[in-house]
Amino acid sequence: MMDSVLPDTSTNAIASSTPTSHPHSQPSLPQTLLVPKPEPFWDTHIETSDELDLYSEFNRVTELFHFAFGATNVVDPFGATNVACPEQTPLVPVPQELDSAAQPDPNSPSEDVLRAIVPVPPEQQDGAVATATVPRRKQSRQKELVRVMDLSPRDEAHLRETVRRTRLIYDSLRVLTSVEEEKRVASVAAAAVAAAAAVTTLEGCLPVDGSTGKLRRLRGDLRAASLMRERGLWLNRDKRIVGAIPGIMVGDLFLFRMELCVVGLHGQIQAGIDFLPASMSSTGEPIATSVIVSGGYEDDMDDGEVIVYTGHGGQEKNSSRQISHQKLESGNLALERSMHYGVEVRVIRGMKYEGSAAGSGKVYVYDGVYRIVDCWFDVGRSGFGVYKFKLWRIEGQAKMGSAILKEARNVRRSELDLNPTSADMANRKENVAVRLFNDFDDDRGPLCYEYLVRTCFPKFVFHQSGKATGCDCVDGCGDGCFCAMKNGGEFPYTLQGHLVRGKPLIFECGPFCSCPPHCRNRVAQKGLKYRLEVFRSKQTSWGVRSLDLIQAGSFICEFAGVVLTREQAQLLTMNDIPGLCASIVSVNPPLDISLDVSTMRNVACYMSHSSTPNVWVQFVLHDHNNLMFPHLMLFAMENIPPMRELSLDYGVADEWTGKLSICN
DNA sequence: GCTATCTCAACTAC
DNA sequence: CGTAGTTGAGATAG
Repeated sequence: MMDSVLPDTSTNAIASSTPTSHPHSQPSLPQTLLVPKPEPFWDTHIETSDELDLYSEFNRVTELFHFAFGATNVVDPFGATNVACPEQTPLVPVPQELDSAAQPDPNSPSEDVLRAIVPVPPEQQDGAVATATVPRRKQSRQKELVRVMDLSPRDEAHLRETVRRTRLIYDSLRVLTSVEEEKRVASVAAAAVAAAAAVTTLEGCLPVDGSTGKLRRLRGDLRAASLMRERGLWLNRDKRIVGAIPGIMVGDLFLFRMELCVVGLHGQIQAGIDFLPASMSSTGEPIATSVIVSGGYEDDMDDGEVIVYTGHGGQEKNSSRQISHQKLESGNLALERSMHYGVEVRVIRGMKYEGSAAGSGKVYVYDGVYRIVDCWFDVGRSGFGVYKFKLWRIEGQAKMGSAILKEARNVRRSELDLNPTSADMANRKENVAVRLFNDFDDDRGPLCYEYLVRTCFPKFVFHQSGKATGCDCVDGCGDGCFCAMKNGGEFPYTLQGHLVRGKPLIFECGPFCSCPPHCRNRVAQKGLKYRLEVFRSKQTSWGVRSLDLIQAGSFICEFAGVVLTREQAQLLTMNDIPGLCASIVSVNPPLDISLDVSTMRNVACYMSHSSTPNVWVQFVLHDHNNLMFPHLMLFAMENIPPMRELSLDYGVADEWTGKLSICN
């Protein structure tokens, strides 16, 4: 289980949040136990109010994307496409001799390529207005085999955004489902206790474990996928793409197998070989498109660039034991035919990795395309015959994601032996060392600043709000507690400490609360937990990356500086001290403050700018109650693989809420 | 079209 | 902490 950021779409965030979230204006709510809902959450085809809530969340993400990624070329998840047109056809049927009739229509190349990525509902194709709330029928995979080539940079960027958005929606729905399930299970359990004497039977309407009688939670990964499938939000459904999937980069990281299906990287939910079945192929032969290498077969060999992949079949049900000979059929035959026609396959590696969200501890990494160079029948360790395929990685691709993951793991382990203070920018002030890494030149600049762990506010900030308010919880905070109410009746974080969705302002528990430090409503205040590294990058001078895998929704660090009042900031700006102005991050009205990072700073100000950032700015209060002076907390917008550069979009932050911008 | 079968998931309980 | 059992959903095949 874990989470994602569903940023709020309110443009005047602080102002709009004030009436409902300020402690003093909060209507008094009964502090009694929540009344459990009698109706099941997901077990009906009729949309319950909970489901509707979920859909509105989902809509909210869409709006965010319209907002954040430019209004012009955004596709509405409900089907209202408005897409860019590439100049030339990037779609080529493959292999030519297999399907020569499938030449793309030269008159509509753009629709063709984009429809391969973004499903277009039939009603829209007819020119009718798409009905936003009616789920479409599930769309099956199609048979046309294509390769996407020569995308213009503009299309590539657009399709990358489509993938990013799809993944954000997936992760959001996944987390919302698990949060809802968590609540439902808790409330039903409470109801069961309350109704123990009354012997109210709940059988038949709730998933209950047959053997133990305990409540089962629905799986968020599956639920998110099926919600999206019902609405035609899976990508690459109406073309079988051979080779790279547009918008997916080598090294992209997935935390659930189901997510691979949603983006179209691999269409099989469990099977390792994905292929166009013989019955759908123009030549009557199956063609493989992707494989997952998870080490599930005892005869696999994996050296990274070269893989010996075992075909499927012959295993005992629900076990990995070979109990019979494999046959050259379905996926096995597809790999053999792909070799024959020289069709490359995508390779996704599944590996156990620290920081995985799944109970299995696995992550999935896209490692690029491979060519099948050999195929033979062999006797495996079990004594039964297996098919083996030798795969070579095609040259000229970005470094393998799985290799980067392993390297990062090695660096982390070797770090333990090193003196942690040697190049710790933070001078042991953070929970973990912040490394400085520069193999480009001798610049050690970041070491020259005084390290500021958290933002310094003027003293009056702590006094102005008058009587401090907090919760009275003796143990961890629970539903309905005062601090939950301040956050609109729910906690902003999951039990695992991930942001559920972006909000205008988050109220964490603070010194005026009686709850203990392990309370679920204390996350960002606990500071850094990932091993960040400030490194020299040729393109952007300095950058920040992490040695650890960062899950979407995780807190990364504060954007720390010294807060100046508007008067102070203006004074400094008017005096025009060279170099100073560029290092002031101003938070304009309604916040009306500026952050000075010219003399004291933390790791955050080395993050580079991107219009497609992977880090999100979230306002958080924890050590005082002054709404005008929130902490700027940075959370991961997506799953960030180790060693990938972190980036922020200061411009978007400026638009969506706090008017965060750099003056220069 | 329907159903049965297959599957390098994911979770929970032991 | 491993593993065995359970549930699960999509695609394929008949």
